[in-house]
Amino acid sequence: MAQRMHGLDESQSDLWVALTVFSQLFTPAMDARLREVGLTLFEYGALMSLSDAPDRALRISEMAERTYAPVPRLSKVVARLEGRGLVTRSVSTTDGRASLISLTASGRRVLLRAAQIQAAAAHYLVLDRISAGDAATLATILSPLVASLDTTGPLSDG
Amino acid sequence: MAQRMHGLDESQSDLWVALTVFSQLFTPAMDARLREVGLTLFEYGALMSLSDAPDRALRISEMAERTYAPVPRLSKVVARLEGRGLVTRSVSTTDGRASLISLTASGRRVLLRAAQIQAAAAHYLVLDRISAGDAATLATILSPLVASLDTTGPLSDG
DNA sequence: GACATATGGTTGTCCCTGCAACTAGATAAA
DNA sequence: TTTATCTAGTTGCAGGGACAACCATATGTC
Repeated sequence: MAQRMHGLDESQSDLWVALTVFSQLFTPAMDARLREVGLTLFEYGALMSLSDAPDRALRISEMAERTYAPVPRLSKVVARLEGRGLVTRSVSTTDGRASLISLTASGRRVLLRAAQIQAAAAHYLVLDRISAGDAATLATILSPLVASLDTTGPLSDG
Repeated sequence: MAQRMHGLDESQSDLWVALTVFSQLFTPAMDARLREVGLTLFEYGALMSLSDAPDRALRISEMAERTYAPVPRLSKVVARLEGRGLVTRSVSTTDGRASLISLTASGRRVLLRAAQIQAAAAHYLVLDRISAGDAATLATILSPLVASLDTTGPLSDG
């Protein structure tokens, strides 16, 4: 993907390549690191969404929103995590269809270890390689772009 | 993944979240756009590696390097692309084990359409949303980080 | 040349994901 | 209440990717 692309000048193309390659390598790199605690990056995010939740519990659909993933995926991930004893499920008192997912003590322990791995990786892969200013710049430029990727956006135009 | 993480201050954590979310959303977003021409982002990259190659042909292992993916994956992707008539395979004259993969005319046509979709997406998702200066900044900061993600790097330390 | 080793690719198995169809409980209308 | 519709979540199937084991050709050593 290095060849000049239609409608992009060289510097635009450079950026696009960087974003593409980064995106392709990031998840596998993190998955490899988190394998030590038996989690994927996505599972880590799912557990984190619970840990961050106001009352430490979320419904599947809420987890799906917060992890930017479709509900069926969360349904299966939660089933796996439940099978491993990292989360528990309780039927919502207000809605018999909904289930509330909570972290178990074991889940909290694993999450804690995973968070440490995450932080170490963040430093090793990125933060220790760029200046604090560049880090701030990067976050500032990147954050608003996330919204445009969130699949609700139109596919066609542009 | 919004909770404060160990060893990261708030701005560092913001960057990490932005990188993580961006990486998770980017590939699906591009895959969805490229579906129109029946390619995934990865297949697009694989075809592009051929198109970029000096003599317009590469061996599987070379494609693997250029797409940052393991050889078995390329082996299967090439098989699919070959089945769809987008590439052809010819045994290397110098090494009976190696095969040379080349784009077909049909492959070139599809790649051309895909490149247009790519460019449009690049504008719509990113380039039209940030200034030219920010784009250049982003590329400058991001590019060197790619090397650290390329899986040869150590998993443990950091 | 014969044997060991290294290299280029392929294949088999398992797991994960996407998508569509589906079940079950909730809400609305009549 | 009965029926229709909507919503929360689950499940089945098909396709792709990771990893390890494997086959076939090449190279190096004696």
